[in-house]
This record gives sequence, C-alpha cells and structure tokens, in this order.
Amino acid sequence: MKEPNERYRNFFQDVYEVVRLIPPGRVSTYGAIAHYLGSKQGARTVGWAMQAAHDLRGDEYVPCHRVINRLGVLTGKQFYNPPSAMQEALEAEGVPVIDDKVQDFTQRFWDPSTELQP
DNA sequence: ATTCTGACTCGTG
DNA sequence: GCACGAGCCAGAA
Repeated sequence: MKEPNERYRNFFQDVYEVVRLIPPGRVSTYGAIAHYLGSKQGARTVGWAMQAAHDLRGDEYVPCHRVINRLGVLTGKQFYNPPSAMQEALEAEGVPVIDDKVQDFTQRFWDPSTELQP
C-alpha cells in the first residue's frame, strides 16, 4: 500500500481504498479515515476526496454514501442527485436514516484503525 | 505566489 | 447543549 519512496502521498487514493473496504451496512466518518491515514485533523481533505470520487465509476467506484460526519449526519447528501439518493442507498443496505441522521450510528460505526488490523 | 473556501473536528466559554 | 475560533490539506481564482 505504501511506497517507501513516496514523498507526496496521495491522500485521495488512500481514502478511496479505505472507503472501498467499508462493509455494506456499516458507516465510517471523515475523521476516522483521516486518522487512520495518519493525519490527525485532515478530515476536510477526506470530504474533498469524496467530492472528487463522486465521478468515479466501475472498479474505481467509491461508496461515499457510507462516509458521514462524526455526528452521523449525511452532510454530503446535497451533493447527490437527487439529494435523497444517499439516504436511500444507506437504507437499501439496512442502515435506517431519520432526519438525515444515521440511527444506531455508534453500533454501525466502522473505524478502520479498529476493525482493520494491520 | 497569495488568498479563500470547503462533504470536518476539537477545545473553550 | 450551543457558538465561536483554530488547525489541517487540496484546489480554484
């Protein structure tokens, strides 16, 4: 995963890989992914990566609907078309969403640093 | 090159 | 519990 000679680590590509590893029915947060990648507070960059990943299709597809903020709110739903697509995608996987908030967020939270052992 | 913004998060008051 | 400010990184103007 990590090249020993990489000066500029592609934050985006790393984010994509981690997001792709999120199991269906589980959700993760920007901060958790950023923390797993080494940045303590680079959560904004993760969100930016999601926006860039919005166009990816096929093998490059990234389930960005499973990535939400730390409060369990679908902050990025307004970037979907239609905005309700994100909520429906989660509910289709068995994740109940009420008022743009994921129910049982703590149980469904998937932390790569914890669930994904190196 | 400099400035500003943003799918975020944390510490204070 | 809520509001404000600071920190971090990538891209656009």
